[in-house]
Amino acid sequence: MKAKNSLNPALVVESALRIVDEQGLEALTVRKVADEFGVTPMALYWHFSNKEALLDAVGDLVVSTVREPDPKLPLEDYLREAMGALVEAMRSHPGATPLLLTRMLTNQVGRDITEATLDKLMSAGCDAQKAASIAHYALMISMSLVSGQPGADVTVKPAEREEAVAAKLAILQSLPDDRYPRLRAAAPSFVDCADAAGYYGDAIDIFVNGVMVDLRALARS
Amino acid sequence: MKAKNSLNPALVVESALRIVDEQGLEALTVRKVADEFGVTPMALYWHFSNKEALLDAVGDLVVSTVREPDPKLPLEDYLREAMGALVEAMRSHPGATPLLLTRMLTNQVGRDITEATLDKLMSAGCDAQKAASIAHYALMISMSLVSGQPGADVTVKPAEREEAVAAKLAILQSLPDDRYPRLRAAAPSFVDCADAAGYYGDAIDIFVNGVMVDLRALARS
DNA sequence: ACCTGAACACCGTTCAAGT
DNA sequence: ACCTGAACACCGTTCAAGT
Repeated sequence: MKAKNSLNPALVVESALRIVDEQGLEALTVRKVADEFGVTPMALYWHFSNKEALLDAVGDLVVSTVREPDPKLPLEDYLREAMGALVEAMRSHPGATPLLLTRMLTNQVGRDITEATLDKLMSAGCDAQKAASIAHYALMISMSLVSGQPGADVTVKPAEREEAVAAKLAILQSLPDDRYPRLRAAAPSFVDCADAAGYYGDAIDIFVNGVMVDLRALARS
Repeated sequence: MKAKNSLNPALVVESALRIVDEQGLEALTVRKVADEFGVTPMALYWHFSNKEALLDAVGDLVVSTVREPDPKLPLEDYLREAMGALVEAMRSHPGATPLLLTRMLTNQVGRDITEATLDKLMSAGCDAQKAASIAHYALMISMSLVSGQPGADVTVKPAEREEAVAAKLAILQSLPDDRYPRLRAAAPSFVDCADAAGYYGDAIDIFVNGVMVDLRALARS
């Protein structure tokens, strides 16, 4: 009935990523992917040892779209570029963001970017531990910016976002103005991200500036 | 057979948090909590409308342990104290960390800390949007530091951590030394956190210093 | 008011069997 | 080599029923 070799692993991964994009990471199910190919859930287990392996492959697919910054850039610029490139790739697939954590140390592209980042930091005087910390901070911050972008909650399905945003705003606006005046004023910004470019740019600036302050202090001692 | 009123909601939440601490967030199951009280899963639905409500309550329990910094502290110190207090509370319950995101805007304690933080920032010249961004960054960074602390992966059950760490390290150490010298040197730090206090302190320093640079630039314009 | 019992629509995964 | 079918041990949740 069913043709053999109908299941191209690369297509399966693409399909899984599409589901993550459209319905969120939690909605990704082995059975759903199988349905997309008109196949039994167990068919996937021939190509992927388990669901985790499939998720890793989805993560690899996203990491492979990360633009690699020029390794010849000076540290400060390289850091900015690397974080920007990560954010850009993840914003195209916000639901897949958590999958990138492990990939930066196991995937080809991820490892190359990590190695270059470490090299810049250690050339600037960091020891291995400090360099690892800073590289790790940069990744975690990039990830959490995307995962936590106001109005783009990863745990909420794309379809239900507008209502969720409106509901949150209504709750905050109903707070007593004498006790929470600042929170009420800032409520729209907490609930939805009016200026996404600014949201990411400011955070990267703050982090990179902080790192540079840290490194200058290191150089003085 | 079973005594009535045997289910104290506060005790249920504590029990749920204990399960999260011992087995991780993903292992928390309505059925498991019910078993702890020798009760049918459905018994919990009388006290919590669904699992999400139970999780929110667990989040509230953790937020309630966050030490509230002195609101009279100057901005820079307040930021440090607030992030430190958040990190401290979350480190006691790493598995529950993701639950804090929503709680900082809905819970009493969370709202008070958020309001104080916003007030400091806006008094220092930020508009509402910038203040919201920075407060949000501070929370996201604190959360991601704990969630992503090397060697304390939240997605790995506490019991299986040692092996997981050793396995990761072995993989990184097997990389070609000519291509990934920095990564190999930094591998132990990526895989396990030798100096937790330094890991958190450095990140908070970097962020707070970055914020101060940003605010000084703002004041000049 | 508070809890049980049975059932439903899901999961990921095993294992043996088909082609 | 590649996929199916049936089954297992789980999920969260509904709904009616008990006390």
